[in-house]
Amino acid sequence: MYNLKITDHQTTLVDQVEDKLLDYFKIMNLKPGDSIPKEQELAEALGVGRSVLREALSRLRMLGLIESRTRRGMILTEPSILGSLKRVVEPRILGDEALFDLLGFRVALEIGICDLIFNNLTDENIKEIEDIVDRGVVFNYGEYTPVSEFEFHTKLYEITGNKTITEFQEVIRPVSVFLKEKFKDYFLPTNMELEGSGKRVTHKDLLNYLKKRDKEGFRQAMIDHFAPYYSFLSKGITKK
Amino acid sequence: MYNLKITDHQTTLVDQVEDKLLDYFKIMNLKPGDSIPKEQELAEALGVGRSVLREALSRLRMLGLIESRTRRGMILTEPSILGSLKRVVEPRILGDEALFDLLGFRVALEIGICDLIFNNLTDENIKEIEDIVDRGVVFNYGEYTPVSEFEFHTKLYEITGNKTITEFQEVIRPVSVFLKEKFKDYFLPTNMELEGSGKRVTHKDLLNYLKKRDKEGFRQAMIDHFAPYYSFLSKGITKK
DNA sequence: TTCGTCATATTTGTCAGACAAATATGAATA
DNA sequence: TATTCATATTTGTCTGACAAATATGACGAA
Repeated sequence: MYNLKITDHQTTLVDQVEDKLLDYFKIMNLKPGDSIPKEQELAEALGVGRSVLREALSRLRMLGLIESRTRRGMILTEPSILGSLKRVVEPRILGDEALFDLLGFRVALEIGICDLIFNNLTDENIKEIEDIVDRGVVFNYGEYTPVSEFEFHTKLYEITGNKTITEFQEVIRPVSVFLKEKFKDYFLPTNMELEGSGKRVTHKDLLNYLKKRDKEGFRQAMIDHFAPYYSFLSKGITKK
Repeated sequence: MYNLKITDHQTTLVDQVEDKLLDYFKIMNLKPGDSIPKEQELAEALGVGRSVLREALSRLRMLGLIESRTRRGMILTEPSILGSLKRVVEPRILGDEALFDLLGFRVALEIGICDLIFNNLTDENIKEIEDIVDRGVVFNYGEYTPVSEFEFHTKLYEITGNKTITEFQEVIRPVSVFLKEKFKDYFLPTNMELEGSGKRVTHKDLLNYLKKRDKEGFRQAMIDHFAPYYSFLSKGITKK
């Protein structure tokens, strides 16, 4: 008895309606601010019940693609790009592989923003970073407090002037925190292996390159700063 | 007459239920594969109608956080991290600022993966890239066909072995294509300003650095390769 | 006329009930 | 024991109803 279902990935009516709505927006070339037909019309046009339509609309509403107000109908809105990411980037639900990937993603991105940073860097930025570094209490072995750590890197992201990059930092922060906690043995400074130049790079070191406006020096320092993460990631993956 | 509504950002019942469900998953420390109560129980426990609960569940289903099958109940699943991004990264709906941010994001990430690439680079990888470069028809002024362009950069992402990074490339591809089309005047090679080393870096040049296993040379070449984009981004932003 | 006030109609948000489809469960049977 | 089958249960979908909010138009006053 062959049980080859066509509906392998059970495409439900709501899924189809969701797709059709997105297609409709594209075909009609709708822009944020444009209004879309009311629920009843959409449901009739798509030949589905209002509940199914509303489930699909609810999804788009969550993504920030549409907004609706009583009696005023629904309009398209420009979605927050990373808004939906916040919901799924939940370390306790994601598996190790996905978490490692996210950590690698973050490290790569942060190394990659060196050029953007130096394109926008102002004296005021440097002053702000100096304050953060000064305020940061340094623990033994050059370990920073989580708050200081976060402030420092957030400021780097902010200097890029790229909102999406800055938001991204907030989204993956839980991942970094979670992994550092879960594998804290590895991240004990005494246990960490140093690669690259072999020298431990601190926030203060990075700040000095910014002050000197030494882009390539800063870039290499960032790479060294993240060397322990690369080491951790290659270990973590091989361990698996 | 003061009209200060508390419900400024109209938090609907569905929104609240969505939050409560996510909290519930976290508090109960549920993992992918774990089953969750049936709809009726959840609705009663939360004190809402079944339709409201279903709208919230529908959202989580879209994110890939849960799956449900008739009579078998619902289970938590590990979501695709970037799945939801695909829906909102729609160039025709996003504004220019968001699109510029995404392009900058992409460029930064791609420059940042140099280390990951060299950590994983194999002889076979080099052979594959060589094939792609050879197949790529080169237009006038060193312009590649979109397909060749895409294949080359996709392969770089793949070499990192990081699924999330690779998926990301697919997600923002429409953005790059859209911006290049919309501002094609700018991207005409004759009009492009060359920064960095001032020399146009081709895929073939990049390939040579890979062959020589020259990481820093490759990195600098990537930066030069993307120099036109940085130039475009700073212009686009100031133009605004 | 022009402005403010108010009743009405309309649209989204929520609830309740019903049925269909799929399938886990347990009873009946070989 | 293994198979078959009826039943119950759970999700998917439809329909109708009402509440809340507010756009709209009618009405009256200046």
